[in-house]
Amino acid sequence: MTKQVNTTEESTKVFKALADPIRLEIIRYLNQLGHEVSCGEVGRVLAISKTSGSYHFKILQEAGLITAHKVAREKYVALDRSTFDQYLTHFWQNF
Amino acid sequence: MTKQVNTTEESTKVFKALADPIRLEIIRYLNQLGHEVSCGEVGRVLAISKTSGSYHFKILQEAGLITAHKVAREKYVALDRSTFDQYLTHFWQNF
DNA sequence: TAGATAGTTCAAAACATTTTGAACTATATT
DNA sequence: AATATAGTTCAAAATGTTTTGAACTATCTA
Repeated sequence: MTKQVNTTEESTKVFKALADPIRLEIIRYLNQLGHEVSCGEVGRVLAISKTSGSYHFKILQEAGLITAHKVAREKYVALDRSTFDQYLTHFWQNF
Repeated sequence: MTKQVNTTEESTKVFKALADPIRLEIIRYLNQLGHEVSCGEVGRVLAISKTSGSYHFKILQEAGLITAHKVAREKYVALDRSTFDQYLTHFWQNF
């Protein structure tokens, strides 16, 4: 056990990150795949410009909803399910 | 069983409603109380202007996060926990 | 080395949300 | 009837978010 409750500020950041159709589609795609992919692949599949993609991945990352690591030129992203658990699945427990 | 999955549009509406510190504080207060209260009381407790309160309650209501009914002059609101269950607690099931 | 590919950064433009105050409806109190 | 209270609506102002294109860094390929 590491934490008691989510502050309003933290929760706001997570819900803001979830409050956009493009980001929900990114999450949907990462969830379907079930493994990490490059930002480029996600962008091609969902037809997002690379600048816009870069912006959305940053928002998701700063909210802790995805993890990312760079391999040479490419950035690989995957869902961080523990954050979804903390803020969504266990919403009432941590609220 | 009434529904299979949440569309991106519906989910966006719910997460937008949750993505604001004032609205999260309203939800927090309604959750603590555990019973319905008038908008006026919530506004006084959280020190929100009545116009701003009216706006935020509308957003919460349109997202289905609260139920409301009028009794004479006053509007009573309470959390609609089934919506929280559908979009948060059972996020992955309905996604 | 030159050109291509993956992604980031920046500032401006476009767009969306929130706050404010005034005017309003409806109900309650004196 | 006059005044007060609870809440809504409207338009303008203030803020905040997202998109866009150009310029950039770093890595890869020929």
